[in-house]
Order: sequence, then structure tokens, then C-alpha cells
Amino acid sequence: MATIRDVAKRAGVSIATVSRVLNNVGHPVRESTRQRVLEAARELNFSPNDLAKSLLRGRTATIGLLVPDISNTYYADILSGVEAVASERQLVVLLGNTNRDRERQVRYLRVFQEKRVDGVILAGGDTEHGVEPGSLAESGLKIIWIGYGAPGIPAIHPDNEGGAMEATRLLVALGHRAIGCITGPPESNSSRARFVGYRRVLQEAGLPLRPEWVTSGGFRPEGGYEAVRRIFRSGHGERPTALFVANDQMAIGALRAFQELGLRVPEDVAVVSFDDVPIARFLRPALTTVAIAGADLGRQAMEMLFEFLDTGRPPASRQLTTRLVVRESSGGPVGTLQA
Amino acid sequence: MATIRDVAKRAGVSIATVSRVLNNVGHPVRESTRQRVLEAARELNFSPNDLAKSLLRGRTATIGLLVPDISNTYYADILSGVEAVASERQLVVLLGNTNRDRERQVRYLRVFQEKRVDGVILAGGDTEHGVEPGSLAESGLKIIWIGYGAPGIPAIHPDNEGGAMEATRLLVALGHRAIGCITGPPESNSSRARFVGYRRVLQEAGLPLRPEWVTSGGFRPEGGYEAVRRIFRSGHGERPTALFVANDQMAIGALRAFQELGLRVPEDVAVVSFDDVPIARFLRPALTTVAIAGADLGRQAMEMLFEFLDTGRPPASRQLTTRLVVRESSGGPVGTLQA
DNA sequence: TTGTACGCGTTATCAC
DNA sequence: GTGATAACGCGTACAA
Repeated sequence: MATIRDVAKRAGVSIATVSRVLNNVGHPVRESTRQRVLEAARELNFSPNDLAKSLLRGRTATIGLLVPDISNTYYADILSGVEAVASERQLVVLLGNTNRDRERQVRYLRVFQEKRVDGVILAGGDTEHGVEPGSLAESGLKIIWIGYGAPGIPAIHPDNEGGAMEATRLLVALGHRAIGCITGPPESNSSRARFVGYRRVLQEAGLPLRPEWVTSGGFRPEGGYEAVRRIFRSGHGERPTALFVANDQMAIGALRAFQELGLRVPEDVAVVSFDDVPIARFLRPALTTVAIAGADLGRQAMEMLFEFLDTGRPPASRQLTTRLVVRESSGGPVGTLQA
Repeated sequence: MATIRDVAKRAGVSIATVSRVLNNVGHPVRESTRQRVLEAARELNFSPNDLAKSLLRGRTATIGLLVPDISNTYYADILSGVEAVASERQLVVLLGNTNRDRERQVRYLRVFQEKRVDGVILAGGDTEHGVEPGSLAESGLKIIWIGYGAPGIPAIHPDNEGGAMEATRLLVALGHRAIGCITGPPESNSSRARFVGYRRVLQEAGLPLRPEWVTSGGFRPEGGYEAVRRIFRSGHGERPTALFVANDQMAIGALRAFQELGLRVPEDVAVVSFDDVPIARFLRPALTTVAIAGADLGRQAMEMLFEFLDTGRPPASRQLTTRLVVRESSGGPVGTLQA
């Protein structure tokens, strides 16, 4: 591969002149030599070595993005948003897929650091398998955390609590007074926030929080299925007329359980969930659910990272507003559809 | 950021010794000095600068991946497969999203080259907006093309023709003799290959290719919708009893059109399509469709690239076998379900 | 207007 | 066992 020296030799000038021509720096160059240099570069198919530039400059115009599972549309959307904003400012994205494996996370962070990325965006790291926040702080990397970060690490996450409140308020507004909840895994911050939102609305509305109507489904479809069977098993006395389910996956399992139990959604039980996964609108009934704009999350995270890089100071953490998408599973006012 | 020189100074040795210790090369080092070096490195939180290494070695352990749209699950799956294989061999993936914009493609390829990636995987570049294959050859980059590449560029693509044959053969086996086709855009290689597969099976089976039963839907839902209305409009004489639709998107539009026309799928018309997008199984009727394993495609492309890198010679192009997923839209044997 | 030479942080070669 | 030092390819301060 041709170097700047080769170009200089071919054009009969020094490498300094070549550099000045090729980088269009203000430095004056005689037009005839400029042409010679340009032609020599073209003839040699010269491509400047960015490694050398980065070594010199101390910047790589590269950021690292760490996600748990890129084939999950949520993270693909985040990546899409990150890439869009990054490329506007001529940065390139180095991608790491962790499979929620802590060792892979650590390894990728090390590689990112060795490759001297300008910054890192870390998505979905706040599970029990997640990165040790302390090690991040030490690493000296400029990091934006998508999720519930640790103190001292700038973070952005969807307003899970607010979204859950909006969803639960819809059920209250429809006239439901017996509202149960299927929560996610207790170690998930998102799950806890969603539960908190649910609980707050019950309090606001003066409705009782019935422990036997609240159970965990671990964020998975089977969990949702079993949760419904627990809550609605026969001989149980009173049953909820509506359910706030902490994610769509569990709602899918719940729908199946209701079908088997001979309960109709939304006529017998209204269901509202969270995430708005792509298939939510294709289910029968189509899910009423809280949408998180993954691409927006990615875009904003990247903007935060730019702020970090430009100012050198960690930006303030943010929340991303969610949006309730009303479809079929929530039904109409109680007493209308239930008739 | 601490350099090897800082570590050397702190440990009271030369940088050569530090390098030898940290890289665990066979070179003998006194145990006590080794310990001193290790401790100094730890104290300074030393992270070796991979840019310097790469500059020296001429390799970056990085590959570039170019996709048209990363939020499309097909490409997200490809990325997932590429990353999985790459990370097994400690390579990192630099991602470029082109939005099918030729300029962005060219720009990303230039950046990849300047960053001296070891190789490039190019997905979905073979549309009318695609990269000039000639410029790729000149660039000197080692490229694997996912799709119908140009001569001289190693490529891998799904066996569209074979998949279409399998799909059409199913319809024939079910007893259909009047089989229409909704094709994709004529400039798409995949679309053409799928049509060729359809046509071959008709020939094999001695069935007529009726031009009025073949029309293009441009790969989009509205196209599928309109195509059905063209083929099935009243006063048209004979109508097909089955349809091979060149992708799921168009099949979705087609289903809607059939519904409006009062035709039942699969009882009145059997439908088989291509891609197996995630929602295919959630539609009513669930689509019988040809699945492409995107992750496999990515994995194999990355393996091909490794072969390229290891041997220095472009690997032979490949095809990836598809898989027919039989669900509801194809129906049972004609005369059974149609009864 | 052009050229020389240093330094970015490594690894590897050679000498001690 | 250990240490200088020459690359790798580039930008730029300084000289001319």
C-alpha cells in the first residue's frame, strides 16, 4: 500500500508538501506542484493511513457500542440511532455483542480501550450479569450508559415508571378497579420501575394493591403464562378485571393462558403491557402497550456522548418519554365491552 | 494515558523489558523484574495502545461490515452471525449503515480502508443504488459480498432459485395447476432468481406460464395488494388457485386484497411467499414461506473472509440453502380444504 | 513556497 | 537478562 513517502517521491516533492496538499490545510502551495501531488496520489491509489493519524492526534473518530443481543429489534433500533448521529459527525461505530455474558462485556471494553475509541455507549448492562460500574469509572473511558446506570456514570433510560403509570391510568380510566400486575424479574431496574409506576397509580386512584394479584413472570412468555394461571386459578375468590403486564413477551404468554382458561381479552380481562415489540400489533387481540423508541434512545445517547467528548464533562442523565399505543387488548370502558 | 515508557520508568527497566513481560513472549525475564513490571503496569492502569501495534504489524484485527438498514431484522441477523464468528477469532466489527445511499456506501468504504480494516463484508449492495463493483476491485480491500456479487468478487447469497422451486413445488404437490406469481422489482437479482425458480417448476410440471397471472409488486405491501387486484379483477376469465409471492411484504398486501375481494386464503387461493419475516407466523393465515437464515449467512460470510485473510486468495462463492416453512396460507391438497 | 526532522506508542533486532 | 534503537505512516514546528 502506497505511503505518503511514495507519493512525495513520485511527485518530486517532500512529504510535507504532500501532506499539505492532501489535507487542504491553509498552507500555500504552488498550483503546479499541487496538481503533481494530486496526480501522483491518484496514480498510486493512495489512501492515508488513519492509524498513523490517530496515533498522532490522540483521537480515533471511533466509538464503541456494547449491546446484549443485536438480533433483538430493540437493540438493533438503538444501534440504528447511534449510528445515524455518529455518522453525521463522521464517527464510526465499533460494535460489541455481549450475549449478556459478563466476560464478553469486560473483554470488549478492554478491546475498545486498547483501540482507543473516543467514547463508549453501553446498552442493557444493568442486569445481574452486568458490568461492574466501579471498573468502568476506573477505566477512564468516556461512557454513556443506556439503562439505569450507576452514580457518576451519565445514563439515559426510558421513563419506565411514567410509562407504567400511563398504562395503568388507562385501565383506571376505563373503569377498572381490580387491577393486577405481572412483574418482571426483581433484579431488573426496568421491571422495578414499571411496578412502581403501577403501584403509584393504584394509590392515586385509591385502589387496593392486592398481593395475590401481583406476581413475577420473569419477563418471559412462559412466566406470563404461569402468572396468569396463578392469579386466576379457580377457588381463588375475587379476580382482577384488568392486568398490567410488565412486558409484551409475558403478555403473549398471558394471552395464551387466558385463551385456555376460557377468558376473553379484553371482554373478561383487559390487558396492557410494555415495549411495543413489532408483533404486538399483529396479535389477536392486538396489544395495547407502552412503546419505547429505541432509535431515539440511541440518538440521544450518542448526542450525550458528543457532549461528553466536546466539553470533557459528563452530561446530565436523561429520561426518554414513552408513548402509550392503544390497540385492542385494553378494551373499552368497563360495562360497555363487558356487556 | 500511561504509555509503555511510563511503565518502564516506574519499574526501573527499559521499554523492551516491559514489552517482553506484558506480551508474554518467550524471551527470558528475571522473575523479580517481571513482578515489578506487572505491578507498575497495574498501578498506572496501563492499557497498550493498539493503534501503535496495528501500525507496526500492518493488521488491525478489525473488519468492516456494510449493511443497507440495520434496523431490518434480516440485516441485524446477518450482523449477529458476522459478529459471532469474528469475535471467536478476536476480531472486532466496524459497522456502516448505508440507508441504500450510494454516497454513504462509498464514504464508508473509504473510511474502512483508511482505518485499514483487514477485510470487509458488504451486504445488500446489489441494487441499482449499489456500489460500483469495479471500484471495489481497485480498492484493494478484501471483500466478501453478501448477495449477487460481480465476477471476481467472492460472494454468498441465499439460494433464491432453489427456495422458489421448493415453494412452487409445494403448490404443485398440493394439486394446484393454475399458479400465479407476484414478482419483485426486475432490477433485483433476488427477485429475478425467485421468478426463475417459479418458472422452472412450472416447466417441470408441464404447467403453462400464463403472463396475465404474473405481475410485479416491487417487494412492497402495496405492490402485493395491487398485484392481486390486477390478477383477480373480475371479467378476467380463468383465475389462479395458488400464488407464489416473491416476498412476505407483498404477501401481506396480497392477504389484505384477498380479504377485500372476499376470497379466502388458503381455501380459495393458496399463498406461498419468501423470507419468513418474524411476523409471518403471527398473520392470519400464518404464512407458508421460504426462510433465509440471516445469522448463517453472516457466519458463513465471515468464514469466507477468514479464508480470504488466511490464504490471501479469494474463496469460492457459495449459496446458502433455504428452508420452506409450511404454515397455514398454503392450505392442504386441492379438493380437500377447498371443499 | 518548500523541505527536514521530531514524535505519536509499539514491537523486534541487535548488541551487551 | 537487559537495553538502545530502528521502523510503522503521518502531521507539523521550524528552517531555509
